[in-house]
Amino acid sequence: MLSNNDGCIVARSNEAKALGIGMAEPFFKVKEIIESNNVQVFSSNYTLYGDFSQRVMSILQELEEHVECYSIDEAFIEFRESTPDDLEGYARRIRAMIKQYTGIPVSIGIAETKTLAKIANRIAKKKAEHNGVFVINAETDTDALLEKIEVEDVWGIGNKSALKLQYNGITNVLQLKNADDLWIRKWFGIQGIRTVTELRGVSCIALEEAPPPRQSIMYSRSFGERVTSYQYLEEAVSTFATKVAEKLRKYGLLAACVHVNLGTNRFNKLPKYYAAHAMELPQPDNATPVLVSSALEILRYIFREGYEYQKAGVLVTGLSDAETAQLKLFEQRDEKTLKLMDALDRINRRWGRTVLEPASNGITKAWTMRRDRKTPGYTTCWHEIPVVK
DNA sequence: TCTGGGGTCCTAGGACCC
DNA sequence: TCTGGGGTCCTAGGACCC
Repeated sequence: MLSNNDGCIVARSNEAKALGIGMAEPFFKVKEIIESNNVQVFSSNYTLYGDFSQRVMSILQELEEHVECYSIDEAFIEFRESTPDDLEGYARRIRAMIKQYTGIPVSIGIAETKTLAKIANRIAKKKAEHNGVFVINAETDTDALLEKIEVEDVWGIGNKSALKLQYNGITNVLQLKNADDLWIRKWFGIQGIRTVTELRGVSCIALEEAPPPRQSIMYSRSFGERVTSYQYLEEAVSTFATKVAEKLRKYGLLAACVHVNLGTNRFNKLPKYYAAHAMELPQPDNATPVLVSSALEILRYIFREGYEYQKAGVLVTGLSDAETAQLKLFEQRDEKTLKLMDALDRINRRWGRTVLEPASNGITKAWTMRRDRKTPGYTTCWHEIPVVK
């Protein structure tokens, strides 16, 4: 499966992995392998994945009380007083249920801490003999298990940390678990200490059942083709600001600050330019016209003639709850605009996301991203529902 | 020709205050 | 040769996650 704009490989079947197609590899670099082996390639379709994600998550939430929806395809469940006697059997029943209701195969790892559960899950997924479920408990020879896993496979240890660890002779997870606390603190910060402590079976990364309040909302895209004209850039930034405003209203939030960034391609040899600038709004807001006009004002300020632009983005920060927002003394949110935005959202929900949009978004959409091999929105779009003939 | 997007948290360093 | 201490706040950059 490909990233946005059909740029990079972001998910692979086991068969594709076996052909040597790497994670995050640019598509054009492995095109030959793909074509000569008849590998099926799909553009990403996050609306569809989001729909299936919700189906799976709601099954978990119906079964269990303490569920953290961690990402689009992962959840943590904490068994507190409800711990079933036969954990493994219970996990297998959950797995079968999800498969039956959604057709999605999942793997389940169980352990004392999140970090160890991620390791258990990895084993469940990788070793066919476990059939999708693996439990690390008091009877498990955990040390022998950890010794066989490399540090870079631990949740919280990325590229850089793995290199640093390996350089210091720590290559497997058992060594990491037994590493010196002070040394870890010094070189890997408190995140490092948390990871190591969790490996020792002491939980210190809490379950987050209610998602923490958001700090920022961003919409940014690479363009399907290079953009040189100010007009196209303006249309793109206006469209991104529109999306951000929609998201703010969807989550019932106001933004205090708008940021815009734009840049050229980092990889080619053409002249490079990157700029980002932020502006505080007169008062926290989520109305499309306010967001769009501020974003365009920033764009005018940072735009430079003569570059081939490759991407742009709009970011809002200083988010607050729209219901309880602090407005400046004597200031009120404009009733007319509130009603207008409400009508706009209802019409777009009913008739399609871009039925009504600001004129500044333009109609050419020359810059929109490539998605040449999109999976149909089987369950999310009326025109793309599977047809039985 | 072609190299993703959206987040979070932590840290270091600078500016500023008394 | 000399060069306070303690604190806050902000920002940029790094690292990580999926």
